[in-house]
Amino acid sequence: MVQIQTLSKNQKIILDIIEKANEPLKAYSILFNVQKKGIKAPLQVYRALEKLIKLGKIHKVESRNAFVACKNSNCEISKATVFSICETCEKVTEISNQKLSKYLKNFHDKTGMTYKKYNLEFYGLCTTCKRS
Amino acid sequence: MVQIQTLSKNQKIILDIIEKANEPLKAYSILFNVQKKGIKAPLQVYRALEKLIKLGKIHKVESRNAFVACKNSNCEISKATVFSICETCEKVTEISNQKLSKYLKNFHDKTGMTYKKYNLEFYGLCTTCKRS
DNA sequence: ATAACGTTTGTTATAATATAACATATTTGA
DNA sequence: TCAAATATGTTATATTATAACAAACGTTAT
Ligand SMILES: [Zn+2]
Ligand SMILES: [Zn+2]
Ligand SMILES: [Zn+2]
Ligand SMILES: [Zn+2]
Repeated sequence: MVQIQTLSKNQKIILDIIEKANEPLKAYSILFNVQKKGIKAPLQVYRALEKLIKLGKIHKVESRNAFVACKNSNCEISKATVFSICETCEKVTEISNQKLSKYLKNFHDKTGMTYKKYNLEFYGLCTTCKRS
Repeated sequence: MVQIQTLSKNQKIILDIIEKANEPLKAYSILFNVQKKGIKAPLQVYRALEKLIKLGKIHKVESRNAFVACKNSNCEISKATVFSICETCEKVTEISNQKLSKYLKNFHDKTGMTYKKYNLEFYGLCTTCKRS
């Protein structure tokens, strides 16, 4: 049975801001942006972020402590994320590559460990920054 | 020409601690451990960490804000790291897999972005935690 | 040797990121 | 309808990381 999840008020507000941004947002920058809407404390932001991550609506870009909306409809509920990050302009893009996903999903090493999730971040130069 | 890099006093102290630990260490736990050796301030720790990372002696486990010694001699100076992380006991292991490394190193997407580095973290259950 | 340069250190203060603890309210479902 | 789960509000605090400045050290080229 597929669970239809309705978002709470705070969750909606915060998802909305993240979706409208075209860059990863930091928690305290989100907080600043929602203070006019009555969300006053860091914890309110972090709680919403945690839930949104669980639902796969957003991802955390670990190396940047920032949050982006998931643009990838077949992204398995936050369990498998791949990002490309420009080290010059900090542009972040979620990569959706079937072959790569399949490769990583099936990866297992000799230790016998079972992998439920992964996060991959590529760092480099975007085409814009390459030109300048 | 291969550059022989001699570590400074603080860098040696901190690398030593990280190498002896069998788990990722957090910056402030390192700080606590080296206070008897005269390193008193966070910045002294963070500066040494930064240098050690650049030299490829240690890596940062991004999702844990923790630092581990590199166990992988053919790890290209901090440019390509793969970790397995047990979500139950937090055991972290650096994975050295030629095939995976080659695959990721050669990965490129349609955007034309050039990747200089990557970091991959697998999350799951280690064999010990699986049993209990 | 010594000046110039880059690197490292020491130090104080502060910024940025994240969680603990507790009280209350709201929603969900048997 | 009432218990359980989820969400909110609030204050305080913990954790992680950097800014800014001054001094010492190490290396290299005159
Ligand atoms: Zn996604
Ligand atoms: Zn760029
Ligand atoms: Zn390594
Ligand atoms: Zn484990």
